[in-house]
Amino acid sequence: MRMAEGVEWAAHVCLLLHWLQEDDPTPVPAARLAEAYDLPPAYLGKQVQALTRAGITESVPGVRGGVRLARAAADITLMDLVVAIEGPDDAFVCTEIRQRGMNADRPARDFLRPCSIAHAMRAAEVSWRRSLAATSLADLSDDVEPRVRQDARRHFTRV
Amino acid sequence: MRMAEGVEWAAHVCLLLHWLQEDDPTPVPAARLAEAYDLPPAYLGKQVQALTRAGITESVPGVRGGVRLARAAADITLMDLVVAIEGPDDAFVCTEIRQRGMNADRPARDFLRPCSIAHAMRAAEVSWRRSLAATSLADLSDDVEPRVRQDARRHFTRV
DNA sequence: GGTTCCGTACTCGGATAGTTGTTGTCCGAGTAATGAGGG
DNA sequence: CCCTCATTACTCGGACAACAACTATCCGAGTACGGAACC
Repeated sequence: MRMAEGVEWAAHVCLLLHWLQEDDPTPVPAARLAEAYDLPPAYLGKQVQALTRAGITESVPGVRGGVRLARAAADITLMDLVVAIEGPDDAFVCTEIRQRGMNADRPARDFLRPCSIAHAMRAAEVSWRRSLAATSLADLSDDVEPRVRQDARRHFTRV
Repeated sequence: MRMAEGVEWAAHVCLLLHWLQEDDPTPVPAARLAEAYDLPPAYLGKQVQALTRAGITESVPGVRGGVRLARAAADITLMDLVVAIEGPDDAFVCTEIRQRGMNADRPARDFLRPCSIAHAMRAAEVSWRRSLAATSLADLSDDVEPRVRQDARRHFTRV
């Protein structure tokens, strides 16, 4: 059970977009973002497409086009990013094996209540999701050294 | 990011072993466990091997051999099962892309503090792990209808 | 009758293919800037 | 000098391979039981 690497990329890229937009709302090409963190340009573009489909970013076509955050950094949570890249499905999926094999002939009446294992797994995932939903891009940005943010802006305005 | 199906199998199988051992400590062959829930016998055997390596179950070779829980059900948590099957690694792995690309020439001094994204992801996973570690097999067993438990025992003593 | 030994059947264990999902790449559709030409 | 328009370069977007991990299976090593032979 390993999370897709695109989640990490999306998070860093969205943070970077947030920094760049604090004083310049012009969109940034995905290829430029990839170059900033030495990532495969085409593949990062695919991830950015997923972010756009999820409404986290909005893409501007054309010669001076690119991508930018669709809403304020305080309104974008890590949960949003994970759902955009990984999809909304839970990690643990209950296949109801308790109703198979020796219990195949048992009436469905005995399985009205959800599987206790699935219930516990779901509770744990809800805890995980709550933690992610409580962390916004703005929160993350506050924990990054100001020098790094400033130099990132400088890097993009310079070129 | 989908969890391996073996986790579900391991949980159900361990619960079943717990029920069977409440009045009979003789080991149960893995093939019998697979038949109980209509699972692929060979593949379930592989998962049981992982449980044994993790010290959750102990296997008895020989003609009347099989597998049984290595310790009390109250001392086996869902976290133990997940670690045994999926491995101990976190789902999110930080590859430190913040130090690459435009920040490649930055002194390591600026990256002493952990990446804020990785930090938030880790906090969420810790929350998930705590929830799993707080749930033991005994807790799960209490939420299963007594009829199901009793019939499971009956199914195995009858054959 | 008790004991020893051997054969056997059954168990786990690791090594071996098949399939799905993630990673990585490429080329085409669409759009806005840009320059030239005309009014 | 200003407006119109065609060209052009650049962007995103979805379709196309390569790789890894999970899923599934098989056969071999090891062990305890069971019976037969022997004392």
